[in-house]
Amino acid sequence: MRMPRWPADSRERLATAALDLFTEHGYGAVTIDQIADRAGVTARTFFRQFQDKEEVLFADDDLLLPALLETIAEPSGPVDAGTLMERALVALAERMQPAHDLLRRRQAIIDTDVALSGRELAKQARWEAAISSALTARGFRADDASLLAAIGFAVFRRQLHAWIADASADPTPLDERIRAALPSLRTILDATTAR
Amino acid sequence: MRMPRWPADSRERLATAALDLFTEHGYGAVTIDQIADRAGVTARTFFRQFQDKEEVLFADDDLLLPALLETIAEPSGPVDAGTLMERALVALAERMQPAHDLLRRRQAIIDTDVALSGRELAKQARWEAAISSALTARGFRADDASLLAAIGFAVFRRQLHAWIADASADPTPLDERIRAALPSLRTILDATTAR
DNA sequence: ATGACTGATGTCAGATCCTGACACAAGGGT
DNA sequence: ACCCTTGTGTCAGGATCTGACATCAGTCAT
Repeated sequence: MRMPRWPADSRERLATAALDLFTEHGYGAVTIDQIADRAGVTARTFFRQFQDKEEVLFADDDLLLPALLETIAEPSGPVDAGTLMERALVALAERMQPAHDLLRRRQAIIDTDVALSGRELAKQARWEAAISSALTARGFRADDASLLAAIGFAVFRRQLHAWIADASADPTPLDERIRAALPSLRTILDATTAR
Repeated sequence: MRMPRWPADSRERLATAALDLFTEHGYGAVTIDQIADRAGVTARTFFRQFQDKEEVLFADDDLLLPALLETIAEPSGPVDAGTLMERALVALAERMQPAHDLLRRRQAIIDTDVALSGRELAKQARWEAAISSALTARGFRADDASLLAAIGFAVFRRQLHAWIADASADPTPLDERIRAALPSLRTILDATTAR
């Protein structure tokens, strides 16, 4: 075990400082130097922690993809598309659940900037691709798998945004929303795969 | 009628120069100055024509959204969701049809850069939103409309990518592909709206 | 015709983003 | 003690993008 002498949490301090400053002044009006100053480091350290200015808002998302892949790869008996999809989407939901406030603040910033919105969509596209290949691995035709994943993820995205936008004190949990939305998805899946 | 003394096509020359240079050296390796030089103008003119470096690849897409909105807004008798969706998606397809080669070259560049992929998704999200609000205007519940648009657009995106990737001399036209893919979409729509 | 106006461009300064190279300091392992 | 790793700072510099101002050729009203 290493015990670095630095506060060692510069990454978190940078992320916090960035979110605060973006919220207060707007994404475009905040410079890297300002973020670094508030975190007590230099701009160079910021760029060592985050690929670029945008990435500081999406860094947490990268933890979700490996988790998603693990969940999907978990050995289990043969499952149908609906079950696998539910497992994957609920896994995502549960990981996001604790961060509701943070996600709300983040989304408010993302919605103000086209490039940020694009970045968000690109990240989600990777999750979608992961689910798609998981379906393929389970024996679905690649064509069907990518279509099913696209539709399933469209449903997920809708519930996610609704959940994030819900400012009430005790919003319906995301995983619950996902599970509630799945029956209609399952209807779609059946209709599609039956052909 | 005004007849500006300049070639007056600096915008097109910039777009052509950019696409050529990106193809030849890669998006990241090309500077704005190089693009401007080849087009016979300065970098400042580039930024007056295009919001930023990325936008030069997506400028044509902006012509599609107004066209899409017009098509959707065209007065006509009452139509069901499937018909309206088909009309919108086929309208998009027909507009893209003549630019197959150009779109292919462009896509090859977009696929090399995450930010560009994000930008593409953001543009498509705007089209999707347009279709969604068109459905809402036709009397669908906002919730259903956005879901239907999401699913319909997922189908469109798949056909679009397949068509773009098709390098054969005489690829199946995009609008034909869309029409062929719609029956399964219609099945989905029926299953969803019937509830 | 002439002078004002418009529009596309050029020039220049400058802020900001981002990277590469090198130095330094502190802790761990040998 | 010595080296190695790690996280950071410093510095130089290229690239992106913007604001302010100048220029110059047509156009239009008088």
